[in-house]
Amino acid sequence: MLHAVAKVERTRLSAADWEQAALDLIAKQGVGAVAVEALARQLGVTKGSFYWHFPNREALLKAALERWEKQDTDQVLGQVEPIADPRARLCELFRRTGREAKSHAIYSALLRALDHPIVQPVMARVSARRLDFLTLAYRQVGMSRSVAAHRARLAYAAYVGFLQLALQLGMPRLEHAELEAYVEHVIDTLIPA
Amino acid sequence: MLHAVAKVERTRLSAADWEQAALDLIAKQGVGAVAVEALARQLGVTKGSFYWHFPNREALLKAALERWEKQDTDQVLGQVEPIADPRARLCELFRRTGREAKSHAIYSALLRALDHPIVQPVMARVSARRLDFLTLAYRQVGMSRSVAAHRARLAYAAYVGFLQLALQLGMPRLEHAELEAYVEHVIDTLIPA
DNA sequence: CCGGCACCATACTCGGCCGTATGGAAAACG
DNA sequence: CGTTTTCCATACGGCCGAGTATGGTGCCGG
Repeated sequence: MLHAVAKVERTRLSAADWEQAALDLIAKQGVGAVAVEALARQLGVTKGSFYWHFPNREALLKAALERWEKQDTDQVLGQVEPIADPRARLCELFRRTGREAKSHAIYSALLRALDHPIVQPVMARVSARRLDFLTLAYRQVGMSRSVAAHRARLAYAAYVGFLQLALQLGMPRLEHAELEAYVEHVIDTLIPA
Repeated sequence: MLHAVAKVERTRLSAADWEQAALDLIAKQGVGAVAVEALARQLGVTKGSFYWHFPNREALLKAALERWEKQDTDQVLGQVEPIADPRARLCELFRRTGREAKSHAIYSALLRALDHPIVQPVMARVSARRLDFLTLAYRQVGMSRSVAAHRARLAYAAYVGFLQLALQLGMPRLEHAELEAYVEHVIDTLIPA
């Protein structure tokens, strides 16, 4: 009963199907778990299929991460970017990440694979974009250039650490009420009144 | 020129030597890189030596982590615990971690292996202790129980995220001056005036 | 209806790393 | 000084996962 996850829809596969399956696996079991034969079983096919679409395992990883980077860039940040007031924009960003923490599983998994030569540059770009986003918002609420940069770093580090502790460790079982209270505390602390 | 790191001191080895070598390797290349044959090469011996001291690879990991947990518990926190004033204690803790960030390489590596069944309980204990330490200090500066708990969580998450970004990613090349300015900003933000 | 292309199965090889078996050298010991 | 214990080398068996080779099946244009 371990296999046959989605053996319905027995149509032919495309490269995109493999990439998406790889991303799903990354979210659940990390980058190291992306094995060709395991993916093939999950998709109801064999390795023979894989090596028609991709030359090797690294090519799949590269393609999957490219796909993720695209659909992630305008995912989280794009949702809150239209908010004009920078303070409200930050608040909304924090609340969303707290509420939909589980959807950051891929980001968290990639964070734990920063030593991988393929993952590293992708995460460097994504992190830089998010840091820039935060820095801009903090500047718009009146902070100086250096203070805004530091506060953005702090907020981003808190986000990264929160993901690690909440998703990997159980983070002393925080229920919804407790979590929301925590998020509000973060907002009070990291967003100037 | 990749091997023969410390082939001097050609005396017999003890289990402790293997544990220490494992910790060094964890710090540099992560938990996944702890392979017995690789360690043997680094120590200038062969596998035959290893399997005399340990029954298998997991036993080494377990012993190494026990050793680390012991020498870590009274390492960072023990140094600043005697400081009576809670505010000064927190400041000193933050400054030390910022200054000696590189010595947290093992902690950072273990953080990236939280899925490993042997690593997980160790990190759960260590994290709980550190969180308790922070929570107590925040309570002593006058915070309520819940606020102190939340602030401790935030500070600890910021610490965890900082390690990931600074050690794994290059964290946009922060030099000493920039880093100290960042630490001071963190102190101003996370420690109540 | 047929040749060709897209997609997939099957059956291998190969290298890496774990663990085992066994013999040898070096120290410790009586 | 011989024996026992401790530590290590060498050699081997086996698993697992990547990658290759090759043949098979459905679909599609002509």
